[in-house]
Amino acid sequence: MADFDLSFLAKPPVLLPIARHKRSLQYAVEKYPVVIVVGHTGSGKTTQLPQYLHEAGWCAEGKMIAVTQPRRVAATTIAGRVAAEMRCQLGQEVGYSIRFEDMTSDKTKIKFLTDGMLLKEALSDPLLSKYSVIMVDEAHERALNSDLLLALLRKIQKKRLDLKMIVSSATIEAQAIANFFQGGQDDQPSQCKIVVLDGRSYPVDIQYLDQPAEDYVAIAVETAIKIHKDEGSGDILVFFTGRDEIQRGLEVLTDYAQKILPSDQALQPLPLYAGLSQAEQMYVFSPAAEHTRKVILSTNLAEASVTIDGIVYVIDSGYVKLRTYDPTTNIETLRRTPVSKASAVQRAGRAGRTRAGKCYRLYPEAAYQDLLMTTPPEICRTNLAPTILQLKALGIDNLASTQYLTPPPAKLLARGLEVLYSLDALDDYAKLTTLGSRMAELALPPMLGRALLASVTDDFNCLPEMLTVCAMTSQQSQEGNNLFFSHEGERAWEASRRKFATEEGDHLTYLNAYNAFVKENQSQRWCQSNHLSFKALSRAVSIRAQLERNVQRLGIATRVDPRTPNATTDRILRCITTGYFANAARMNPVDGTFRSLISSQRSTVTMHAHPSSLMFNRKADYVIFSELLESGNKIYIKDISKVEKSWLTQYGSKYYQVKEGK
DNA sequence: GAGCACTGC
Repeated sequence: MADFDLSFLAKPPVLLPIARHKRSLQYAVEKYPVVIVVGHTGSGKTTQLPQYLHEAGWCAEGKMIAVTQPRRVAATTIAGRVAAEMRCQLGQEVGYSIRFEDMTSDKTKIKFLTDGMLLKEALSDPLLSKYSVIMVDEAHERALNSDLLLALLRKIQKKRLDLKMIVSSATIEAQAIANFFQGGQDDQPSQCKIVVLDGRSYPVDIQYLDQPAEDYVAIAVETAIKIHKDEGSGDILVFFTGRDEIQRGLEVLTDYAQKILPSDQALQPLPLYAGLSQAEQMYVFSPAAEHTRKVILSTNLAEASVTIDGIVYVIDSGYVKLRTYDPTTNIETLRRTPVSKASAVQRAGRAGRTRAGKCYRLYPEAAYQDLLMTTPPEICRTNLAPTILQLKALGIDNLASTQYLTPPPAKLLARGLEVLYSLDALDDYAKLTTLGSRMAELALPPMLGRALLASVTDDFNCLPEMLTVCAMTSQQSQEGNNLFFSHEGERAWEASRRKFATEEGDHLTYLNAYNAFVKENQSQRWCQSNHLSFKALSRAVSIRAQLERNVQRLGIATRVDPRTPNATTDRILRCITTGYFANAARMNPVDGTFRSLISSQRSTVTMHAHPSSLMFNRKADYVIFSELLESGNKIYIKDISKVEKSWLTQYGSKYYQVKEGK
């Protein structure tokens, strides 16, 4: 007993509600190919069920149990908990596997991993033959990768009758998932069993506004103050849509908190969003000082990704920022959108985890009735080019006939196919080309993958440089989106950015910054004094190493010509253009805005250089860019480099014929 | 003059 500190466990496993269902769950998995488990957070399904299956003998004969999660943190922390409960060292019988980190061994029986990771494993082991049971957790969130995994597993199960599947879902999606696996074969013996676990949550009293809120940030702040004055103890969680709203609310509440008399209970406002550093996020989880109430202002992060103890009051703005891809214009938008009923319920539930709570919805009850039942699944609002490539590489060729939980809109599929065709990843019959199958191995967006593969050819011969450009372009910093940033104001970072800036634009500037970082032995202090994100650069180092391994495995890497060890900027830019020719624009010299070169967009869309780009206040003629996004009624392009017009038609001949040659 | 949340042997 003394060997392991189990004090952090909320409850001894035998007392969890799921313990009563142990036998019936073991029986259901024995009898049915698919078991759908419905249970709230705190039911213990994710930690206990794999152990029940282990006990029931599902790890015999060298087979493993896989448990997938949509997020990496969940995979690692849950694995740690289960290892502690089973009293083994993490990485032995219980392990996890996420990108850049494999904590498994040949002893591993229960493996936690991300959905994306299991999809990648299927590339080399198409029937996932290592596993006897695969549990897909949090399927109701309808994340892209879990939807794809369900579609793949449904196919695999037809060939592997011994494979057992467990899908964990909230009530709202359970029946849809059951129908999906039943596949309309109602006359067949039942394939699917739904097991409902009683949750351990407390009632939440829900209150609405009489009128729609004009400024919900102001009302949320008022409500929080009112709770603090009138209601009993317990922390407050406020749902806003982004950093701006959070900072605005924080200011007012901080002002108020400073005026509270020392004799009264103190109030501690805290922000929570992904853009904050790890250290800044930790404040939210540490208990408040004595005689102090925490009020946490959060984005959607606190809805599913993160659980905070001690919340008794929830204030819900009723909105979320949702990313949506428009296949006609090729633009990604980030738009403030009303939440779904499922989200509103989930948010309210955050108040009832430790005792009965209250939820204040900052909209009228009639508005709640008008909300969509669920948020549209990601597969219906995302750029499908990477997905199609991935599925084709997995041998799922006829995408129209493949059954999805929700089929993606035809326009999204058509657009994705068109992009892949223009990149030579697909042939005239929409079959994967050799190039395409190599692109699928790379863990890069198709356009970047195409450019990276071009770098090994004699024409460009710039693999080392392109590995860096691709790693830098594909990495997304957790501290916000910028490689360059500073707390000392814009002038400070603008000055240091100039040190690395190149005439040609963002991509080669990234290359310079990366090379300098490596030359300085990846020093964190050096990053600080140069206003560079250490996190972003470190992540790029990991990605670059992985990309290099992937390219080596493909066996196509060329030797660097010793006479010209460093590629010319001309060659690198041309190489980038082989992937990004479709994302081309021309600057209007009068006002510095950009117009798309695609005929369908040319007359309608005015684009602006994103303020994070070097091209924000520089002159150019023709450019290519990595990202096109709409935000606040303006269309921005990001990661911009200058190119020659002739390169576009040279490397994108197929594309410009298709689009313009009618 | 700006960044919802995630993710890849």
